[in-house]
Amino acid sequence: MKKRTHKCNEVSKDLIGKDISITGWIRRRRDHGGVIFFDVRDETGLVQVVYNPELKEIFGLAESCRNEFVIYSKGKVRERPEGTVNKNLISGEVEIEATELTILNTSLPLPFQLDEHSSVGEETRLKFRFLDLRRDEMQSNLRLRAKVSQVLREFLNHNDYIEIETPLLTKATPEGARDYVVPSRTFPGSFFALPQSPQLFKQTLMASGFERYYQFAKCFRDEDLRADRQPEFTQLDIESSFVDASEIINLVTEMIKTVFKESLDIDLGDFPVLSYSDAIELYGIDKPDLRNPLTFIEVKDLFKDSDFKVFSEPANDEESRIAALSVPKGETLTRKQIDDYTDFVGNYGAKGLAYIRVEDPSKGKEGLQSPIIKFIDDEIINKLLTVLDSKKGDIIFFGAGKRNIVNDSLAALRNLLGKDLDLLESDWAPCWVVDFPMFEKNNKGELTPLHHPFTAPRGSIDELKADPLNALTDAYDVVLNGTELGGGSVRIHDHEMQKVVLSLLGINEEQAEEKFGFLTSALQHGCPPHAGLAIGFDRMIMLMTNSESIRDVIAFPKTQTASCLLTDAPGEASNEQLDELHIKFHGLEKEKK
RNA sequence: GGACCGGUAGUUCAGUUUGGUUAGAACGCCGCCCUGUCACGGCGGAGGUCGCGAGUUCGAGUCUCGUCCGGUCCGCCA
Repeated sequence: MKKRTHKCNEVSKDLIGKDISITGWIRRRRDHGGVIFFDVRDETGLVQVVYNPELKEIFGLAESCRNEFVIYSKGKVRERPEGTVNKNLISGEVEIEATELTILNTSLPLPFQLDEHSSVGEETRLKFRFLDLRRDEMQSNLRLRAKVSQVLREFLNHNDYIEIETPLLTKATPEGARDYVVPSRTFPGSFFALPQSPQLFKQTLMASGFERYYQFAKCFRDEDLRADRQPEFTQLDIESSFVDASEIINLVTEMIKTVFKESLDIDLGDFPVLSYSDAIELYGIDKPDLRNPLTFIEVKDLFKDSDFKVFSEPANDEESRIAALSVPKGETLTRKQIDDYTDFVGNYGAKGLAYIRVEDPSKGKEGLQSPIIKFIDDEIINKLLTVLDSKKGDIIFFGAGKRNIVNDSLAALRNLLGKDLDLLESDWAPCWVVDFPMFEKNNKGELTPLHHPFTAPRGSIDELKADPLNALTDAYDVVLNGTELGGGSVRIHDHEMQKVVLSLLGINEEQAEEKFGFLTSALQHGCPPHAGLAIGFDRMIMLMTNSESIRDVIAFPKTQTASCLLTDAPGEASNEQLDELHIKFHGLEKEKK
C-alpha cells in the first residue's frame, strides 16, 4: 500500500513547495469540469486536493471518483489563490496540487449523508453504524470517551490503584436486576450469569490484600431500556481497604474534577454535600439537579385545619406531604401548558396539579388567580404568600398526597419547569448525597436495601435489629446535573453484621452460603475494612458530550428492545448448539431452517 | 405489563384532520455542461410494496381493528 507522508490536518503553510502525500476518504467532490476539488478526510481532519486537466490520466481518474472513495494522492503543497482561503479548515490556507491519485477502494452511494447539514433517523444510523461512526459528532464522542478513560486510568494509577479484571462468566448474585444468563455445556441444567456489577469480586480482592483496586467493568442487566440505560454498560469500579467514606468521597471528587479539567477544560468547583433526607425534603429526589434554583417548600402545617379536603387530608396523614413549588416567570405559562403539566404529573400517580397564579401579592386573595383559591381561607392564603415569599408573576404548584407520589411527580415537574422556563443558573452542578437509609419497604411490605446488602449500617448490630428502617449507612452518590454519576458505600467487613443484614432481608445462612459463600468465607478470614464506589462511565460521557442518549456515546448500542440493528443480534442458536447445551424450547416453536 | 409519538423515494419530510385524476418537495443518485469551488453552480433524468395483514367503502397513504419495527416515559433497573 502506498504510504502517506502527512495527515490531512498537518498540511500547512510550513509545507508550501514540498511534495507530500495523503490518504483518506473523499468527503466531498466538486467537479467544475475544468478543475476538480476533493475534500479529503482522515482521522485528523480535512484538506483540499486540486486536480487539473493538464494531467489527463489522474484527471480522468478524479472524474470517476465519488464521495467516500478511499484514495491516496500525492502533490505539491501551495498557498491558495487570494480570496479562496477557507477559514473553517485548519488546513484552509493551503491546498495540494495533485500529481498522483490512486483509488484504494470505491464506495457505493451512501444510504445517508454524513454531513452535519442533514439529519438521519436513528434506525438508519444504527443499521449502518459503521457509516454513522464516520460522522464528526460520533467521532468526537468516542474520542472523548477514550480520552476520559485515559485520564481516569492515569489518575487512579497515580494514586496507586491497580486494575484487575474480574470474570464475566460468573454466578447470579442477590442483586436487584434480572440476570443475563449463559447455559453451561459441561454442567447440564446449570447457568452462568453475566455480572450486574463486580461487587462481590472487588470485595473479595480487598480480602486478598489488593488495597486499591479499580476496573473498567462491563456490567449486564436485563431490564427495560431508557435513553440513559443499556443492557450492557461500563462502570468504573473502585474499591479500597482501610478507608472511610470521606476518603472515597475526596478521591472521587478530585478524580471527577481532574477529568473535567483535563478533558474539557471545565472547572466543576465545589461538590456540596447534602443528606438523603434533605434531598428528598427539598427536591423530592435523591439526585437533584442543582442547576435548578427551585426547591420544595413543605406547607403541610398550614392546611391541618383547612376545609379544603384535597389539602387537609394529606395534611393530617403521617405518610403524606404537601409541597409547594414557587416558580418565577410562571406568568408566561398558558392554560394549555398547565394542562399538559397536569397530564405529566399524572404519569407519576398524581391525581391533579393544583396551582395559584400570583398576579399581585399585595392585594392578598384578590391578587391571585386559581381554581382552588375559593376553597382556602384568607388567613391561610396570607401565610402561604409569606412562607413562599411570593412575588408578582410567580406561579405556585402544589403536590399533595402520599409522600412518594408527591416527591416523584413534583421532582419531575421541577426538572421540566427548569427546562421550559430556562431557569437553570449554571452549566454544571455536582453534589454528593450521603446518609442514605439502609432499608426501605417495598410495596409488599418487605425490607429491601436502598443501596445493596453489602453496605455497612452505622451503629451496632443491636441498634440495627431494633429499628432497621431508621438505620443510616455510609453510602454516598455523586450527582451531576440531576444524573446519578456513581454511588458507593462503606462495606460490611464483619461476618456477624453481614449475617444480620441478610437475615433482615429474608436470606438465611444456608441461602447465603449457596449464593455467595465465597464472600462470607472471605469475611471470616481477615477481610480488612473497605469502601468503594462505581461510576457510570457511559452516563458520564453522555453528560460530558451533552448527548441526548447513551447510545450516542457507545459504538455499537442496542435498541429499546435490546436488539442490535447492525448485527441483527440476538439470533437463533442451531439445533446442534441447543443439544450440546441440553436446552429444549417449550411453548415456542423454533422455526425450521 | 402500561401510556404516548413516529413508520410515505436512498435520506429528511409534506400529504392523513375533511377517503376521490398520474402520491409531491428538498438533499442524494445517474447523464450532459461548467477552470477556483469548499453544503459549488446550470440543464435533464431515474427512483414509491405509503411498515405488514385484515376490514369498512364504488374507491383507502388517508377511516377501523390487529400486528411488527424505531423512539420517549411509567412500572422495572439495589
